[in-house]
Amino acid sequence: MSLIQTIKEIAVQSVKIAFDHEVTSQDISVNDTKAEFEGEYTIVTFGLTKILRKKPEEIAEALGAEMKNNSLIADYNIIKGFLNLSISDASYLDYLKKSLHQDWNSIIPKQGKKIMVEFSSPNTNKPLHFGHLRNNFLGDAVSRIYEAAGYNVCKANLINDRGIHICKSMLAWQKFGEGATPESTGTKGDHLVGEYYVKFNNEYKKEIAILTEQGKTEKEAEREAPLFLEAQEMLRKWEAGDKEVVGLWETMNQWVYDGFDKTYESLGITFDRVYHESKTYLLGKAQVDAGLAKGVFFKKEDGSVWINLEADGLDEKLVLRADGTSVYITQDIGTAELKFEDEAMQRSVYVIGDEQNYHMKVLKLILEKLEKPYAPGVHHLSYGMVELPHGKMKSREGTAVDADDMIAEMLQIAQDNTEALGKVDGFTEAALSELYNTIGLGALKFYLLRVDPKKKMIFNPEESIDFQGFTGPFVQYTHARLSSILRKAGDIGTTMSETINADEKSLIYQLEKFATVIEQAAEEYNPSLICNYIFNLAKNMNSFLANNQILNADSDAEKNTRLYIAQHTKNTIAKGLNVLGISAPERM
RNA sequence: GGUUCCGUAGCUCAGCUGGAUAGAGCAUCAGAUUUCUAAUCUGACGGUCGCGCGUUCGAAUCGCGCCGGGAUCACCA
Repeated sequence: MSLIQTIKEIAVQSVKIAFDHEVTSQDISVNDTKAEFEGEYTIVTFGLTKILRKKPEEIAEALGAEMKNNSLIADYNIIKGFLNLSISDASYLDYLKKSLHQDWNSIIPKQGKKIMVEFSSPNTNKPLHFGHLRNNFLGDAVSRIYEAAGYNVCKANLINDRGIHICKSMLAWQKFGEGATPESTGTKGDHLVGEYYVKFNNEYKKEIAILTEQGKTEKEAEREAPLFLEAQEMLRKWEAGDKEVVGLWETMNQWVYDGFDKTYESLGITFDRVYHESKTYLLGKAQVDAGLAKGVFFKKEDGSVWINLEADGLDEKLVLRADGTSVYITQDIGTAELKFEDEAMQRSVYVIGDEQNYHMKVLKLILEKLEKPYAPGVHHLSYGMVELPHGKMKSREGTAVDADDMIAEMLQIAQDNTEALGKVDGFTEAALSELYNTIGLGALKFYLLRVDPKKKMIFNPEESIDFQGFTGPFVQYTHARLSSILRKAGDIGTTMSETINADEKSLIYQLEKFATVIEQAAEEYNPSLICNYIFNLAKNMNSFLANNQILNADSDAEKNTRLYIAQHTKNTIAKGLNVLGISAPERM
C-alpha cells in the first residue's frame, strides 16, 4: 500500500476514535505539504466540516493529536484548516529497507490481465516521419508502463498495406521509375517508395492545374485527372487479384518492410503481433452480416449497409458499400474481432492521432451495439500532431522531417557533445557507438514523451533537441553518476542510521511515490507523468550530491544509508527510463 | 454551422478528481570546480493562469457565455 493510502486509513480510524464518526478514505483529502511548511503530507480538513459539523481548526487539532498515536506520524502542525503531518524517520528507513527487495520487472504485482496495444500502424507507401515517431514512442512506452503495472501486454502493429495511396506509389514507379530498386540506387526501400509517392503527387498536381485551366472545377479535376483514374484502375486490378499488379505490390511492399525493419531496429521497438490490412479487410463483412441479422445495422435500397447513430449524437455511418466492398470501418470491426480471438484481452488500446477521434468513437459505439465483450475495453489513445513552425508535416508534399534522418542527427549530436566534453576515455569503439545510441535516442524519446499526449506539439528543426535541463540525457547523466559512486563503494554494509536529514528524507519520500506514478501513468495512458517524475527525482539527487557526501560520510551507518538511497534512486531512474523505452548508461 | 481538443512566464511545458504566496526547463544575468562525473549545482529576473459571469469558506482547476487556434463531420484510409 502506498504511503498516502496508509495515511488515509489512519485518518479514517482516527476520525472514528476522536469524533465517533464513520468516514471512508475517500472523504479524506491528502495533499503534498507546501515546501514552506513543516511536514510532508497535509490533510485538508475543510471537506470534513460538513460531515463532522465542527470548525476546521477543531477537526485538525483533534485529528492530529489522535493520528500522532500511530508510529508512522512523528509530529503535526496546523495552519488554518491544514493539518500538516511529519512522517517518522523510522518509517522512511523501513520503507528503504523493504525497497531493496523490489521486483523491478513488475513494480505492481501481476494481476493476470491482458492488454493489447496497437501502434505504429504505418502505410507502406512512404517512410516514417518525425510525427510517426511520437506514435511509436507512445505505443512502446504505454506497453512498457502496463507491463510494469502488472499487465500482460501484447504489442500489435496493423500495417496499412492496401488502398489507393499504395497504388499511387506503385503507379509512379511504373511510369517514372525505370526499374530502380533499393539495390540499384543504394536507397533504403521505404525511402525509395516514398520518393515515388511524392512524384505521383507532383505529377497529379500538374494534371489538375491543366484541367482547371480548361475550366474544370477543383473537384472535377481531382476526379478526372488521368493519373488518378489510372490509380483507381490499379486498385481494382489489385482487388481482382491481377497477377502483374499483385506482383509489383508484393515487391514494393517488401522494399518498404525491409526499410521499416531497419528503422524499428534502430528505435529499439518490437512487436508481438503484426496484422496486415490486406488480410483483414474482408473479415468485417461477416460481422456486418451478423449485425444486420441482429438489427444493429440496416440496408438501404441500393444494398449499402448503415448504422444509425443519431441517438448517440452522431450521424448515419456507412459500414459496407453497395457493391459489397468494405470501407475503413468494416476492416476495423473485423480486425477487432480477430485481435480478440487471438489474445482475449481485457483492454485494447489504439494509438492513433487525434484526427481520428470521430472514427474511433464510431468504432467503439458499433462494437458496443454489437455487444462485443471486448467493446468496453477499447480505448483510443489519441495524441496531437507534431507540427513544424510552418504547419503540418506532409509526406506527400515532401515537407516532413524524416525519422531516419532525425535519428542519425541525434546520434551525431550525442557524439559531438560527448567528444566536446572529453568523456570518451576508457570506452571501446563499440561501447562508444552504443553510448551515442543511448544518449541520442534517449534525448529524442524523452523530448517526444515529455508532453501530454493529447496536446499537439511544435517541433522546430532549426533548434536542436536539448541535452540539458528537462531532457533524457540529464536523467541518464544522474544515473551514470550514481553508478560511478556505487561502483566505487563496492558491497554495502548492513548497519543503518537511526535518523535521516532533510535531503535524505526528501529523496526517500519521492522514491516511495514511484509505484503510484506508474499506476497513474497506466490509468491515464500518459508517459509524460513518468518523464516529470524521473526528472524531478534526478534533479533532487543531483542537488543531494552537491550538498552531501556519500563515500566520505560521517559514519558507516550514514554512509550505508546514503548508499541504499543511491542504489534505490539508481534503480528507480533506470526503471523509469526503461518504461519510456530509454536505456540507462553506467557511465557517460 | 454541429461535435471535440487546446489557450498558464519571452519560448517549450507542468499543475486541472477545487485547497495555502501558480511551478519547472530553455533563454538572459550573477555565482560555485584541491573533494563521490560541472551533460551538474546555487541565486536573480520573468505571470491581469485568453476574457467575462456564476457555483463556494476557497477557482488556473468546476459550470455557462464570449474571443482566438487546431482537428473532425467522405461509399479515403
